[in-house]
Amino acid sequence: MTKRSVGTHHGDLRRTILETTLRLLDEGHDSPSMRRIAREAGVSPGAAYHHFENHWEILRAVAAEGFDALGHRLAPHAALPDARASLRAVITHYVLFCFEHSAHYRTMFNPSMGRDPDLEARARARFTVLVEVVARARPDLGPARAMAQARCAWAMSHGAVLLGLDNLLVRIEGPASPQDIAQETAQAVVAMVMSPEE
Amino acid sequence: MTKRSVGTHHGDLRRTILETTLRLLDEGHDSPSMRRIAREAGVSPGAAYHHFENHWEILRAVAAEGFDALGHRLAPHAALPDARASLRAVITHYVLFCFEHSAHYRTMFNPSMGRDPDLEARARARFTVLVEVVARARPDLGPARAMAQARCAWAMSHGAVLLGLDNLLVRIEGPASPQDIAQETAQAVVAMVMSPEE
DNA sequence: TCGTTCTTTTGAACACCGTTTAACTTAAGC
DNA sequence: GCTTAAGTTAAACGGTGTTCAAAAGAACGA
Repeated sequence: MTKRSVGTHHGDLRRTILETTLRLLDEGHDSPSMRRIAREAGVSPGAAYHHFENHWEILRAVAAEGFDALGHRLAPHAALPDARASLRAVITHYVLFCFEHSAHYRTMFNPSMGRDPDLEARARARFTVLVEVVARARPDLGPARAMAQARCAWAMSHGAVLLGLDNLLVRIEGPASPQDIAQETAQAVVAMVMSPEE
Repeated sequence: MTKRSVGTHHGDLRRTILETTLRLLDEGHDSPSMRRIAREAGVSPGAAYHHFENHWEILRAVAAEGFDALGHRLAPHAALPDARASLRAVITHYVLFCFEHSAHYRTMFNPSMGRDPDLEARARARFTVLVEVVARARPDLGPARAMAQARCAWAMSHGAVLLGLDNLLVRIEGPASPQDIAQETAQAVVAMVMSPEE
């Protein structure tokens, strides 16, 4: 056989591990353990250490792919001709994406992961999209103010997602669907961004 | 001796464990382990199980005290005569409190803790304070709209704190102090709440 | 085809974790 | 002083992340 496979495992174990991890996340397990991932990939725990420095490097790599997926989800909405509608759509779909991939999202923002330039670059790229939409909706604002508004918009979206995922909104006020939260958040962001400076 | 102490441990072990946990949190360890808490309290791991059902019940109890401390911090600012200044002050000090007790704050919102009616009641009490300040700043709003605005204000504060604690704002845009974040967030919340309905 | 070499994988080990259990110690009440 | 109940301990179970010597496999030259 001309396969480039090595060891007893057939194929690219690094890729297999990443896909296994992603599958476990999508199945609801947040932060699946090293041993669990290896077991699920049909391989001994030690094998994974030939492809990743440690447990968190796996999760960092998966988190990076999460930022890419988020980018693909937001891109069409960031390109809408009407700036205000674009801002609303970006926030709405940001929130919806996070609810649809909750465990993956939690991984992307898990503070236990060490710093990773690659990961931070991707997060920054997503943030830049938001800054540009805000700047388009408020051409009167300077770059610093536009960034500040984008920062607050991100904080509000991030906070709404986490409060929603933790069911805190539900526990405190009764039922709230992802759609409700997405819509309310998007509306509030638009109101905030569009409100005149004091 | 007339002490009501029992076993080899002198005094109220339940109280000692809670204070030890709080100390570890304040020292920066987030989610300290059962064994670590017991070791630090000078007691065997099993002893703690006579006072708490499991690991999370300890953290839930400590989290509850965190909500109380947050309430004490916010109360004076929620009572300012000028509603707008009151709203700004409440948000500002919410954010500052969270940065000052970051590990404790993370514990309060740790999704791994199971549901706890007592804990949820305290969280709801803090949220009610915010709703009232918003309602005072916008007397023209109905209760439902005031609650929606408070929800968004909370989301924004919560999100800003978490992005700040995780250093994501710093990594993406350069230095940002807790004071900066608190001020920017408070300003944005006021702008959002005060912006006229569409 | 046989060795050699390099990579990949394994399995055992270490120290930690949450939790349970039986046994032991201590305090309180009669 | 004895009984009873509460508090505590030490050992154990299965789980975790991680390391490491040894084994297994692929690649390649002779």
